Amino acid sequence: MGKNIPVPAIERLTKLYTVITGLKKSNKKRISSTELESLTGIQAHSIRKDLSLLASVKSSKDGYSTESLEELLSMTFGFERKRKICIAGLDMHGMAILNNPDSALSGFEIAAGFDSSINRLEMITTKVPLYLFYEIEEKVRQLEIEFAILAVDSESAQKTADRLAAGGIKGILNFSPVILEPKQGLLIRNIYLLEELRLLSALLAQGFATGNSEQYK
Amino acid sequence: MGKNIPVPAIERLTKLYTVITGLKKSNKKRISSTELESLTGIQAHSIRKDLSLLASVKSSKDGYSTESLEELLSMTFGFERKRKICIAGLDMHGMAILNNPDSALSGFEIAAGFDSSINRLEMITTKVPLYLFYEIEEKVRQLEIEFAILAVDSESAQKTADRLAAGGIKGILNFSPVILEPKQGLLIRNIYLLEELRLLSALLAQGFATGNSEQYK
DNA sequence: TTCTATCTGTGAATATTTTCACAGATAGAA
DNA sequence: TTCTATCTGTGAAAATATTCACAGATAGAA
Repeated sequence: MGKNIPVPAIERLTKLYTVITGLKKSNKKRISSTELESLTGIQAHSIRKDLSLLASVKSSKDGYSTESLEELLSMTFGFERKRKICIAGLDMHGMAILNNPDSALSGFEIAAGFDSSINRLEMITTKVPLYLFYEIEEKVRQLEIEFAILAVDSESAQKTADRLAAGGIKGILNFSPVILEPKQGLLIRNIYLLEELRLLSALLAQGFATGNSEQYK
Repeated sequence: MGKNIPVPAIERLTKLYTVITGLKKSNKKRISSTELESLTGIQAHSIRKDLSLLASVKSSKDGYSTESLEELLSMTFGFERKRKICIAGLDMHGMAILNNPDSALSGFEIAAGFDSSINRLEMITTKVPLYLFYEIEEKVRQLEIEFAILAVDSESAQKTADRLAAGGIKGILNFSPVILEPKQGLLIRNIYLLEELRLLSALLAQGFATGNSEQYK
């Protein structure tokens, strides 16, 4: 309890949080590490070990309380605080994200959308305030936006990321078909469709055919 | 050389492959491990170590030949063989992927699209053959589709994944807002927007603010 | 040809992560 | 209250992965 948590454990615990919020909605009150294993593919003893890194987990003969687990994870990782995000690039992909119901992004608030084309911005109907790319730095700073979802073409990806960074953004989820250059003080996750497909190919070629997503992720 | 390659190394090498194909297009002939580090965030000695796991890397005083690296990785991971994929769920997100130019998915061929609504299918103009969900199992088997991109709502995600699996699919990239249950013999990557955002939050809360994407990915 | 500067390639050392296995805790039954 | 069955919690052991550090290889200069 209270130790510092290794990154792989953070990833697993975040996944657990997601699964547990789902369970809570379907009114499941308690759950054991074994049940969680079958839902997530994370092995039961890993789950117990990971949870032991957190402060004061409560459990009993029939496992953990979904409610208190959710709360504990939420506290540990700051999920209870709503964070502002923005979407940079409003083509089909960006729009699909912008059009998500609020509930799909619970815990986050889309505080701005950006695109390079004023024509496109004028065509969009949304409650989210929209701006042009050149305003990124100013607006990110002004609105205190913490994370960005980047969904632009390969040509503008790095430049747009630089603008976001200049505005003081803390993290970028990059869906553009480019691997962004790393930058000190900026969390980057490249989610690159073609590369994800290649990774599947590579794993297959190397003989990983398990169903356990944690064994290769 | 010839050893078996650990999963984290496969991930890094796949990323390298992506970066190197980009370099080759911009006509860069040779590249050093240090340059690759600054492009990918993967440390130079890790790159060298990873490459040493592959058969016969050729290098010299000015680094590696982009061409031969690309070829080597391509051979090792089977990127030279074109694989068939399908898209299940053709709402905005699925359509954004369907509308990608072929070049954006080089090495893969979209061999089918699926949706639950016949009306929606009739509205779509594309060269890709489209079918209803109930045909998934049959078509996946018949067309020998290897991977699926799943982009449906949370209600149908698990059921649709089961259909894909029944057809003998080998891997699923799941963009639906649900964590799919693991299954023996099936590679699953859950790419869940909300969870990716949460992971950024969690990493931030735990004090990871490096720019090096590999240090937390 | 020899010297030099600059890379790579890789065993060995370290560090990290996962797995194990069992003591301890809990709740229900008798 | 005591017994029992069933979980969790966690040090210690084992397995993996990363980092280091330097020998070896290469190519250009003199």
